[in-house]
Amino acid sequence: MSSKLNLDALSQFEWLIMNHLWVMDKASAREVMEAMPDEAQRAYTTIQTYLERLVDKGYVSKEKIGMVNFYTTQVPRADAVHGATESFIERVFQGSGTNLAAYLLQNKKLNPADLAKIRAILNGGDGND
Amino acid sequence: MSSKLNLDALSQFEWLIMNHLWVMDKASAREVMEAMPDEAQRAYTTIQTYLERLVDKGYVSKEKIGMVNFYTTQVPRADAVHGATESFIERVFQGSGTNLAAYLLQNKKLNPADLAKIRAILNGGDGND
DNA sequence: TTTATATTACTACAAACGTAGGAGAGTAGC
DNA sequence: GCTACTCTCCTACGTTTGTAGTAATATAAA
Repeated sequence: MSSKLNLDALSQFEWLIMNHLWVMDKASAREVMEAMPDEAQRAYTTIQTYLERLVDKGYVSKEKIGMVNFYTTQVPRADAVHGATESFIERVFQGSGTNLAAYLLQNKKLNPADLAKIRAILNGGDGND
Repeated sequence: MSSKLNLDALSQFEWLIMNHLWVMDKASAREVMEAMPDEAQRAYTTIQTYLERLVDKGYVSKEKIGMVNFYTTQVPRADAVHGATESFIERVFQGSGTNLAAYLLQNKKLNPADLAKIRAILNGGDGND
């Protein structure tokens, strides 16, 4: 796997931004801003600030085209998800992923389709549908 | 001065403290300090500060016995786990608990016992073994 | 060309978080 | 009674997070 920089964890709002960048791949501050859901609407410059901070943290690169900066993720979503999940499990579920899985199965309402998906993973081994 | 601030989420280190309080139920700062694992060793007053902040946040109550304060959780662990998990799923797994469950099943190495537990939950409905 | 608009770069600031020192008050020995 | 220790209470301080304003600049419209 690719080398790991000293990546600090993403904060709450940084996740919101990154979630959009991962799907948009190369977006301007304005584009990110407009993609944010209502509850996450912030001032234009707030979005800019976050984008810059993400660049500083190494999560994102920026490229200036004309007078506009475009931002692109530098860290695969899977890596960030992995890191965040590990740390979450450590803190909240005593380091046991099985505990978390059990908790989810018992506490989240799963519809038949979800259950089928889960069963497929359990039986098939990789769960790609 | 038992004024109630709004219950914000627990921070990283606050979780460490709470995890001990939930099992110790009524502990002094010194006791909490000594229960902390090596990586989480901090100055005695740091532990005190966290305990006081948790009191301010309403997560913990304190009772003075003699000259020593004893702290007790005021929020059930299940509630904190629930809140933290919901927020985590929202941020990292697009609000889908099923996504997280699927991720866990695919990415964590589950031993036969774990798998059996999961299957029991899936089949039995409540999963208490 | 003047004006309105969009964008960057820089600066700011409060709250939360992580971390801890110091003053002062009990208490246990000597 | 003095000393050593311990605990509480109060204060502090750097960093990160959340949030955004402003000055300067480029550009598009009129």
